Formats: sequence, structure tokens, C-alpha cells
Amino acid sequence: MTNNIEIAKIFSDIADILEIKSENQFRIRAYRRAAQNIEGLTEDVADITNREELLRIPGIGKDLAEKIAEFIDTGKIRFFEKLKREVPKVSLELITIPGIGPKTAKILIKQLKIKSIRELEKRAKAHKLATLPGIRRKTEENILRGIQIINKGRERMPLGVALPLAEEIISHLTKTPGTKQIAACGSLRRQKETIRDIDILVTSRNPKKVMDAFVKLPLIREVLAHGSTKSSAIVKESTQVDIRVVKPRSFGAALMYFTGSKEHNIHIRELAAKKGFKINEYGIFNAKTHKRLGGNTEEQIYKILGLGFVPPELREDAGEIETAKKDKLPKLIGLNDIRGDLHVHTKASDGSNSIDELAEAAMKKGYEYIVISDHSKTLRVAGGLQERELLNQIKAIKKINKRFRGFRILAGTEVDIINDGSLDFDDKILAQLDIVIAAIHTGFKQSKEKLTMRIVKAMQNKYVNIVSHLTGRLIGAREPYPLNLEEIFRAAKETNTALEISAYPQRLDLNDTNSKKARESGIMFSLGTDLHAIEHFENMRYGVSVARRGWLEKKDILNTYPAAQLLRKIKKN
DNA sequence: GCCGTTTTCGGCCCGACTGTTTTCAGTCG
Repeated sequence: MTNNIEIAKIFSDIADILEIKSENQFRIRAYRRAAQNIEGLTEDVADITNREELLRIPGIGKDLAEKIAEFIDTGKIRFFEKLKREVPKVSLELITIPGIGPKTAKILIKQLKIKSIRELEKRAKAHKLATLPGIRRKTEENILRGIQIINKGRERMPLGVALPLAEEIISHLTKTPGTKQIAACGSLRRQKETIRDIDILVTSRNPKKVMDAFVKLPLIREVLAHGSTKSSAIVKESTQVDIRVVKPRSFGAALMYFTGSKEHNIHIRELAAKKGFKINEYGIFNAKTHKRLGGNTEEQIYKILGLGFVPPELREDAGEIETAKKDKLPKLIGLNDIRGDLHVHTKASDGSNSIDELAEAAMKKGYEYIVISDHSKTLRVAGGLQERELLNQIKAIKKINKRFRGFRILAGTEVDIINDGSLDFDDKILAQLDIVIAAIHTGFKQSKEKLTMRIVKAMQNKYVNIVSHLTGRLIGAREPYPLNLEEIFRAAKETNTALEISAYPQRLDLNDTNSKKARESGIMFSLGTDLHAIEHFENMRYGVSVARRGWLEKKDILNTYPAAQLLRKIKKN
């Protein structure tokens, strides 16, 4: 998929350069949209090129399709090479500084001959910027602050980190007099796997008062902007919080505006305009008479546009609006639909708890079953079980199960897929288990073909029911290894093998786009926390978030079925 | 540069905050 990443980067750079050249803003937007859509593909764009299906990618027309094909052919795009020569290289760096856009960058380069961010910092500190047109003391300070933010590295944080932080801020705001509703919006509400800024919406009859209270909250380090209805600040180390206040009647419209995504909003507003409406964060209006037609709730706005409610997790302008027009949106799975956890480790391998403890905790959660799935013998570092140990575990599980009514421990394994695609346990052993999960834990550096072969071969084993954490990625730590996903999804369908969505916060693997793609192949999914300690049961919510972003319904997911039905569904021929 | 149940040409979301300005451009989300 390096093609996809490289092309996306080139298109995004082209957009930046065109911006510096003050080109047509819609042309710039076209490049940005194309970049984003290519980055989101689950298939190598080279394969799509070979099938001559580039034009089916949204935002790709004749011109961009040719540029993609040129890159696949030659590894270069001449147009980009030419553009690069037309603007100073540093201009692309300068516009990454918050507060500096194309116009300011141009002035800095032209008048001060700035060659690097470091040099800009030096000049700003020496107050050499304040003589430039449109720049005075304050702007100089802002630029320095922007450079500091860059140096600190405002990285995206995992959803599991952002959520508690947002909840903390919200709890402070709840105590602020005059606030009515408070909601986390943005990518947090869309449940993206990583979050950059935290967006919070508040309704109040006295917005200014709320804003004044916000900027004085104790956990705020620095105020970036402080207006009467909108403010921004840095909290904790370096997390930016954007807050917006509207009157209570505008809650729905503001929620929609602030939840985004930006692309979804643009598409929705375009649609509204075509139908003679206007949408902003205050409501939906008749474009001619300016009469307000609604906006108290999001449902109201979608309804006026002739659409059903689009769940926040789907709002990425990835086909959800077209699907809503046809009234074909999926009824997304919810956390309450989950009847059990399909991936649980005990202290027999690298977990921390006994089978009894885990069963008890699962029952307390209202689960009907769990799958005990310890590692297999080859995975020594994780205390993989020998055959004899596994057979004893199966016996122990049978014994414990006799104590339960309405709850069942399913005997399973997370068996290693060995280098040649064979499994770490013989069929004779696997046949005695209720459920078999297969996974790769070694050989990440192998070729795409080899890794794909290993997985497909494992799927062809008649005892393998689930393949877990398919791509091996660890968020922020390890890239996914290369796989031919099309081939794997096809094999999963043919062999009736489910793919796991790992709810383990660092994995979330399959991710959202892969899940969505896999769903189109008609395969089944399993949700498992890959639990190593009892408290990890709570991570299931993150798995459900991925599934929702992948458009999955209750029926697509194995552990929404009662145990007996689940076991029937995973049977192979 | 893309795109089409009003279009193959003429559109392309909408508004807040800041700083430097005397009425608005630049930036951001």
C-alpha cells in the first residue's frame, strides 16, 4: 500500500503548492479530497489501475486518474516535479505552523528570505517580523507560539486516551453556571481510532459567561483564542481543546456542524443548497426567505433533507449520504448487542486471571459466554500452551461449565500460524475445541505473497473459525504488514472463516476501513478484547466503535448470537 | 479538478476569531 500513501502525499503536497500559488480554491479542494480518498483505500491503487477502475474512486476524474497511472508506471508525476520547482521548498514547511497560511508564508519568504523554521524563529525572537506588511507585535508572538506547538509535536492520541480527557473537561464545564447541554463532538464523537483536537459543544443562554469560565479552568495551560461564542486552549501537555457555545435551540445544528467530518458537512450543505435550504451551526433555513425551519435536533435536519439519521460514526463522506438517500443505511451494532467476548487469555499463558475469575467477571457483565483462547506452544514469550496443557485446560473447562446455567465457557485457542502456513497444533487437538482462533505472531517482514499465503492456508484448515488481528499493526508503534486483503476476504468468505476486530486499544485490527471493505465481501466478524486482565473486558466498546465505523450490523458479528447459534454459524463443511 | 432527478458548463459550505485595519484579509475548523 505504499503506492497509496505516496500518491496521497503527492496530491496533498500539490494542494499545498497550489495554495501558495493562490490557485483556484476548488481545484485545491479537489486534490485534497482525492488525497484523502486514496489514503482510505483498502486496496493497492496499482491493482485498481490495472483493472482500469480508477474513475470509480470518488473525487478521481480523468485528469487525476492519468496522474495516478503515470505514478504507477514511472514512479513520478511530472506535473508535481514541475510544481515543486515553482515554489521554495520551505514554504511547504512554513504553512504547517498554526497561524501561518499561504499568504503569510509568501511574505516571509519574499521579504525576509526565510530558509527554515529555525531561521524564522530566530528572526521572530529578534522582532524582525513586525516590520512586514500586515504583521505587528501580536502576529509575531503568534508565530512563535505556533513554532512551539510544532516543536512539541501535536500527535494524534488514541481514542482511549482522548475520551477520559474529554470527560474530565466536560465534568468541569457541567459545574459552570448557565450551561445546559454539553457534548464532545468532532472525531471523538465519530469514534475515530485516534484523535487530535478535542471539540466540545455547550448550549447556554449566556454564551459569553460560559466562555469566560472556560478559559479560566484550572487544567488549561494556554488560551489560544477567546471569543464570545468560540474559544481554543491547550490543556495538559499539548492537547488542543476547541469549544463552541450556542443557544439551546441550535443544539442539533451545532452538534452536526461540530461533529463533522468537514467533508460530510460540505456534502450535506451542498445537498441542502440544491434543495433550496441553507445550513449553518444555528439551524436549517429557507435559502430565499431565511425562515428558520429547524435545528433543535440533528434528526430534524436530516429529515428536512429527506434523509434518515446518519450515525456520527458514518459521517466521513464515504457514501453514507448517497446510502441515506436510498434509505439503505445499516442499523449499526451497539455495545448492548454483545453476548460474549471471543478472545480471552488466562494466566495459563500470558494473562493474569484464572478461568474461574474470568467467568465470574463475564457473568457479572451480563455475558452469556467467553472463549478461552490462550497462546499455542511456539509462542514461548507469551507462555504458549503445550498440547498436554491445552487438553487439561479443556477438561477443566468442561468441569467448571457444569456449575453454570445460562453461561458457558467455550474452549478455544489462539493458535500460531507457523512460517509455512501450517498450524502450531495438529488437527487432532484442534478437533477437540469449541472454537479455534488462528493468528500470526512471527515473520512480519515476509513478503506480501508469503504472508497472504500463510493466512489463506490457515483459513483452509477446517477447524479454524477466526483469524485474529489480521494485519498485525500496533497503533503508533508498528505498521500493518503487507497483505493481499482482497484475496484474504475472498478466502474468508469461501471457507466460512470469520475475521476478528480486535478491541485491544493498540490494535483495533481490522480497522474501520478494512472492516467496511470486508463487509462488502459478505464475511462474518468476531469481536474480541484479546483480554489479559479482567478490566480489559471494558475495552469491548472500542471494538464496537470500529465495527460501527465499518458499517457493521448485529447480524454480521458472531458474538451477537446465543452460544448454540454461534457454534452452528462457525461450522465448516 | 470534479461533477450532474433541474446542469457536460458553471457551480463548488459557512461562519468565528484575530490582528491590523478604518472596513477587512487571513486563518481555521
